[in-house]
Amino acid sequence: MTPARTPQRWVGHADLDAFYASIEERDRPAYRGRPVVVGALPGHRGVVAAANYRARAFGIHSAMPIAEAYRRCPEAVFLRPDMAKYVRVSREIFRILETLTPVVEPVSIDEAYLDLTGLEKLLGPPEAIGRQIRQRIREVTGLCASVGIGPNRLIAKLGSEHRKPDGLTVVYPDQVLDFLAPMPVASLRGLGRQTQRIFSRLGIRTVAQLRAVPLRDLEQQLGRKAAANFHAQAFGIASAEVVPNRLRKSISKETTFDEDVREQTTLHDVLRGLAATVAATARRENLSGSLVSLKIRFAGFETHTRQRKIPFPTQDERVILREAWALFRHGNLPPKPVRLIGVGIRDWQQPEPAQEDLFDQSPKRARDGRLLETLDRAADRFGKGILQIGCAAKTDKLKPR
DNA sequence: TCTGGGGTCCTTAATCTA
DNA sequence: TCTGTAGATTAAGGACCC
Repeated sequence: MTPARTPQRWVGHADLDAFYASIEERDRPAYRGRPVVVGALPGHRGVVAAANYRARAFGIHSAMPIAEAYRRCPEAVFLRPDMAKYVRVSREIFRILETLTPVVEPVSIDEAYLDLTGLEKLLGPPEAIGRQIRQRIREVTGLCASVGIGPNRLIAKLGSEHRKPDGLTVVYPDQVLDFLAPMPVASLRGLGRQTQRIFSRLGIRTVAQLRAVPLRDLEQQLGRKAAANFHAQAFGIASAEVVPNRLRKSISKETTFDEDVREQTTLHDVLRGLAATVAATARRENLSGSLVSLKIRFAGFETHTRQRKIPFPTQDERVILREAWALFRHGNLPPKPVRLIGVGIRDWQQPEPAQEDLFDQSPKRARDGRLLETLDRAADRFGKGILQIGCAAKTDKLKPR
């Protein structure tokens, strides 16, 4: 009997180059050839969201404080982001990607994974597929994308980063180890400043060096989970699964004040606005959260979060505001001026029933939050209309309001 | 230099429950 | 009924990503 052969998996990763800055350059010919920085405006608190390659030549990069970017290049064009426009362009790009494969997983506004498995028969070898992706995006939007193609997500992502901007890299399975070997360990996914510090203490700079370290030794330094993760990555082992339509896990909104705020009325007013935005997003996406969280940052970047489980999931700004304010007032926070305030919801469940007050809200029930049992009990007490809600909730068939 | 905003995932500790 | 314990849940914070 011939052993069953699984087809070669091909994952693509497409990444638009300096997305926000490139769109502004495209739309305003006067900016072409000039350093363009999108983010906060000089003189305000904030960082760089995107910088074109002309600006990067001055050492400006994303997440850099705007004051530092200005110091490095005062003659650059500084712009506030126009998110509505970027979203429109992003939609166009995703439509293009979906004409090539139905399995497209958005990572962010300007980045996506694509399952390209089995497309060779239709579109040719991986190199040809990559060329088509870039060509179509350029024809339709006038923007440059970098594309990486490999046997899994990790290699595809590192491939798109490999030749930027405007590059294409295809890595075949038998090339994976050589492709990774000379890369700095910082290229691996999820390896940030803290982990890098540990690696440099151990004298590990490249992926090849990491590969030579026994897993056991890594575990002692990083813990089991992280060690296994980076060890696997060093050998090019990663998931090849591309998941379209991932459900988001939280909705939040936060804001940083230009100057730290002490007045409770101001904080409450701002919180009301943030809660309203979160609630509006939740309603638009038919999501109701049963966990409300508050984020507070004080001077000196001292950040605290507080969260609270509520007995019924909500998408109502009044409930979100009430809970967030209670967390602020009774969350044992230091009485200092506030730099940033934010609010969010998560833990999706079926929406809050209109007859909230009909339900058992004893402290115990509130604490363990067994919604379904509560719904069933309410059904017993209040008849058929609510009975249907209870049953539907149980089988996940209740349409969110 | 002085650090946004919107997310995800992980770890740890405390608390609850069977 | 009390006690000890393991596992689940909740809460807070940190690291990381784009």
